[in-house]
Amino acid sequence: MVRNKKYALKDIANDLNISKTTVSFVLNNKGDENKISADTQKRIKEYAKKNGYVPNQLARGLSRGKSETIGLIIPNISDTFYSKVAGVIEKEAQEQGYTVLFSSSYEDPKKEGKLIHSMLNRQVDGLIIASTQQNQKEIDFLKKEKFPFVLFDRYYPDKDTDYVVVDNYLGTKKITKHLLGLGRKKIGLITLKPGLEPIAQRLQGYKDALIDFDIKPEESHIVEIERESYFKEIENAIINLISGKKTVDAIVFSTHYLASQGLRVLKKLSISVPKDVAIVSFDELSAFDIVDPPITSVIQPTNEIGSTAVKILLNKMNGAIHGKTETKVLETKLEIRASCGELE
Amino acid sequence: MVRNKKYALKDIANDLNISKTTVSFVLNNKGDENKISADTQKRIKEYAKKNGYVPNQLARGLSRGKSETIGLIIPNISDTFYSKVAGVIEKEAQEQGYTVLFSSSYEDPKKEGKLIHSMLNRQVDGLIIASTQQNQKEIDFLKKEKFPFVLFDRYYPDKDTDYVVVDNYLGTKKITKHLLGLGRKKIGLITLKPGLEPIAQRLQGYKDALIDFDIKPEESHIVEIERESYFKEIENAIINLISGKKTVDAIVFSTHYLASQGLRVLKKLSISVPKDVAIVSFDELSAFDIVDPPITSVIQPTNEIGSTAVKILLNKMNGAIHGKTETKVLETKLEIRASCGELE
DNA sequence: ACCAACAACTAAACCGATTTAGTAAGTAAG
DNA sequence: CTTACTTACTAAATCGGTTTAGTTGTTGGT
Repeated sequence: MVRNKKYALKDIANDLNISKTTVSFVLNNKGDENKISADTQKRIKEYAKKNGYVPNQLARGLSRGKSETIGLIIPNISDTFYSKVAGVIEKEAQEQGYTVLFSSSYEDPKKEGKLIHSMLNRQVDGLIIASTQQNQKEIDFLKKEKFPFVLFDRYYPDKDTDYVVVDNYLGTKKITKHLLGLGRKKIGLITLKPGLEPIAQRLQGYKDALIDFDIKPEESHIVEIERESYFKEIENAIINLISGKKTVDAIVFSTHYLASQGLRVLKKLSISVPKDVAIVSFDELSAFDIVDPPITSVIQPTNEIGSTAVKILLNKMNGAIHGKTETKVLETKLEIRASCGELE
Repeated sequence: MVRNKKYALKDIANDLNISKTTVSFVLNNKGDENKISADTQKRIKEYAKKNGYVPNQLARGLSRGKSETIGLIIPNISDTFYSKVAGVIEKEAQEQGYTVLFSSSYEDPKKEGKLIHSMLNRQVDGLIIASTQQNQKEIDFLKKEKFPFVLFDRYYPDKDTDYVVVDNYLGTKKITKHLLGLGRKKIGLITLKPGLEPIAQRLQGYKDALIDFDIKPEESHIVEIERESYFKEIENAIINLISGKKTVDAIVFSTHYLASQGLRVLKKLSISVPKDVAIVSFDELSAFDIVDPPITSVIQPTNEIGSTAVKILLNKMNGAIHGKTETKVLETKLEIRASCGELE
C-alpha cells in the first residue's frame, strides 16, 4: 500500500546534476551513440548501480509503446499438455527478456475474447493463443491491427495467420494403421464433439486409415463426447462400443484424459486390455509408460511447439517477415507400448 | 510494430468538448461522487462504448501506482503440482480482476531474486512465491518495503511471513505409519538432498513414524538424491536399498517424480511391487490410480492451496490485516491404493 | 579572425491515464 | 444586495520514463 517512492531516473539526474536525457541515454546503453563522455557514463552507471536503480517498466512501456511482455492465452494451464508448452514458452521468452502474462480461457470463447482485449490494454507486445476457435472477430481484429500473434494447437484453417500445430491427421492415421497392422479389425474411436480443428483432423485420420485398409468406417464405432461431461459420458460410450452387436477390438482415444478415464472404466468393467480390446491414446500423461498396461500413445513435441511459437512470434514482433505468415506443422511420434497388444 | 494509435481518453474529451478530468471520473464510476450531471455521464459512457474505448493499463498503472497484476514465481510451471496450483491461482485472480504474470525460477535462487525484482519493476500489486528458500535477502527486502506477498509450498520457517503450506510432516508420518500398520518393518525413504523445508518435514515425519513404532531410523535406509540428476541416481539408490544387507520391504518416495521413476526402475529390476517392496508417494500424478500397481499417495489439496494463497494475498493488498501475518497449514489426504500391499 | 564541424550535453514534449485544487454560474438565506 | 453554498465542471501537475530538436563550447582549417 504505502510503497515508499522508488528511486527514479530523475533522482539520479538531480543528485548528479545531469539531465534526465543523459541519464536515460547512458542507462539504455546509448551513451556512445549520443556522444556522452566516457567519464560521465561511468559516473552515471556507478551511481545507478550503487543506489540499486531499476527502471519502472510501466513508465518505460508507456513511453515506448511496448512492454517487453507477451501474452499467453490457453484453455487451461492445469492441463499437462498446455502446462508443458507454457513452460517452454516462458523459458524462451525469459531468455529474450520477455515476461509472460497468462490467462486461461476455459474453452469459453467470450472469455477468450475478453482476455485478448485485456492483454492488448496491458500493452503486451505479442500474443500466443491456443484458441477456442470461436473468435473469428477477434482474430480478424488482430490481423487488421497488424498485431503480432501466433496460434498453436488450435488454429483457424480458413484464415491466413501464423501458427504452429502438430499433424493431428497423420497422428491418428499412423496409430490406427498400427492397430490394423496388428490384426485389429473393428476399431472404435472415442473423441470429442466437433468444433476444434485438431479433433476434426484426428477423426479424419482415423477414418482414412480404415479406408486405406478397405474398411468402411462405421458411424456406430465413433463416439463423440461432450468435453465438460466426459468423465460421466465415457462409461456409456465404452459400454456401447463393447457390448453392441458390432463389438470393437480396439479403441482410439483422441486425448490423454479420454484415454486415462477410458482405461479406468475398462478396468472397472473388467475388460482386459489389450486382450479384449487394445487401446491407444493421442497425446499422453507422464505416467502412461507405467500404467497397467502401458498405453501406446501419439506423442506431441511440446518443446518444439513452444519454442517454434516463440520464435515465430519474435520474428513477427521484430517485423522481420512482414506480411508473410509463417506456419509450421510438426510431426508426432508413436510410442508403442503394451496397450495395443503388440508387446504382450 | 506500427500500432495505430489507440483511441484514448483525450480523444473522447476532445470530441465531446469535455475535459479529460470529467471523462476520467465518469469512466471510473466516480461520476456521481464528483457531481457530474446524469446527462453528461450518459453521453460520455455511450460515446466511449461506441468507440470501443479501453483504458491503457500501463498509463493507469503508472499514475495509480498499481497495475491490477499479481506476480507468480514458481520453480517450474511444467510440474503438475505447480501447474494445478497456478491454474486455481489464475482463476481466482481473474475473478477479482487481476491478471497474473508468471515466471519459473527453475530452482535457481539467483534467477528467483531477479524475477522478484523484475516483477516489482513491472509494478505487480502482489506476489505469490514458491521459493527456492535461498533468498533471505529478497524476502527481507519485501518485508521491509511492506510489499504484499505470500509464500506457498516452500516458506522460510524462521521468518514471519504470510504463507500457505501443507502439513508435510504429518503427511509422511501418516503414510509411513500406514505401512508399519500393514506389517512392513524395514522402510526406506528416497528423498531429495536437504535444503527445502517441505523435504525436511517429510524426512522428519518418516523418522518420527518409525520412532513411534519403536524402530530406530537407519541412516542406510534413507537416500538423499540430487534433484537435477534424480533420473540417473535413483537406480543406484534403489539397488542399494534392495540389495544391501538390510533389505527394505517398503519405500517411501518424497515426491511424485521420484515415485514414478522409482517404479520404473523397480519394474526394470523385476522387483515385485508390493510383494517384494511396497511403495508410497508423497504427492501424485494424475494417472497414479491406474499404474501398475496403483500407487498409494499423500494427496495435496491443490485447490485449497491456490485459493487460500490468493485470499491471503488480496487481504494483504487491501491492507485489511496490516501487520499481522496470516499462515495456513493444510492437511493432506491419504489415498490408499495397491502399491502398499493392503489391497492385493 | 571567421566559420564549419563536432563533442557533450539539455529543455521540453510526450506516452495516457489519475487526481488535487480550483473556478464559474446558479440559488438560497439574511 | 451581499455572503455562503451548491452544482458542474476544468486546468494543470503528476506518475517515470523516452526522444526530438536544440544549445553551448571547443577545435581546426583557411
